Amino acid sequence: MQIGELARSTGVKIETIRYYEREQLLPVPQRTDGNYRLYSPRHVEQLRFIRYCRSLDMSLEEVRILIGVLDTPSGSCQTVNALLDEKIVEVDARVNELHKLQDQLRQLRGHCQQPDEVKTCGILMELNRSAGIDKAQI
Amino acid sequence: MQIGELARSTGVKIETIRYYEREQLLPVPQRTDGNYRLYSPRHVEQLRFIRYCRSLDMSLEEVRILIGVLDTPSGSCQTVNALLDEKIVEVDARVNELHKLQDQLRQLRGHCQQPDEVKTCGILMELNRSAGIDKAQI
DNA sequence: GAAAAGCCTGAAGTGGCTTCAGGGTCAAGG
DNA sequence: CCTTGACCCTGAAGCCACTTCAGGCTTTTC
Ligand SMILES: [Zn+2]
Ligand SMILES: [Zn+2]
Ligand SMILES: [Zn+2]
Ligand SMILES: [Zn+2]
Repeated sequence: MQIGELARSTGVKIETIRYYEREQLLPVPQRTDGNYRLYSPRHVEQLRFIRYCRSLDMSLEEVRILIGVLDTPSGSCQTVNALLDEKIVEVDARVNELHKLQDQLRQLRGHCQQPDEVKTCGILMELNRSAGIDKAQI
Repeated sequence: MQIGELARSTGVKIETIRYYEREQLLPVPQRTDGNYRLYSPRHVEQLRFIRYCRSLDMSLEEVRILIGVLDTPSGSCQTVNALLDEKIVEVDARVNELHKLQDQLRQLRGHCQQPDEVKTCGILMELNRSAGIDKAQI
């Protein structure tokens, strides 16, 4: 299986696959006489694993760690648990931030119902006012 | 006021301030004889404006647009409204994604209560299983 | 007069890719 | 046999919003 087919069958761009190889996330594949990469089912599996971890918001460094753990099957899975716990805390925090942001954005948007002149626009006035308040708080 | 004081009074790193100047988000300041930058209250205001917009998740390009709008006070504020509406949609979408992610992470974490061997860890088994399912779905 | 604190510049590094420039390889069609 | 087109290769640069680094100048303080 060459790179194009791997790309099609996983939905990962060819350049990304080559990038993962450079980053040592995918094992170096065999080559044909014409220097084309040749992938095995094991590569397909590992690539899917990487993408699934990425979809869970893990960094490539974290994925690298998980792959390392998988390669020592008799070790403990404590690293994995810690990594997930940390990730959960991170995501929760980010969600809280974004909820606040949603409130702020909607409130700000409410300051201008229909477009008016820049100099009297409630949004712009509010943006400047809020920047000033932040100043007072610091 | 020189750069260190501006940095302290706004909580923005010196390097970031210089970066904003290079990116033309802050007007070029005066210089002392010793070539030190000298800032006016107007700079303070604009820097705060930038940071407040950034805290609302706007890109520097969007901030640049807003600053441009502010500089033409007789124009319409339609750009501002459109920008905010788009931002609200973006943030809502991101929040929905993260909520799904929270569910997935917690469910995954539930697959390993106390650390065991890598080869029997429910989390790792689940990670591999889910990556495989994604495969079947594509 | 020397150390410390503050400032300067230009370049490179970060993450996770994407894009680009400039090629080589291989199967099918004329 | 040759050309077209699909496919593949490499190394380098670009993206964003900064941060870090290397190496040096200015000003203040003891
Ligand atoms: Zn308005
Ligand atoms: Zn208000
Ligand atoms: Zn486990
Ligand atoms: Zn499950």
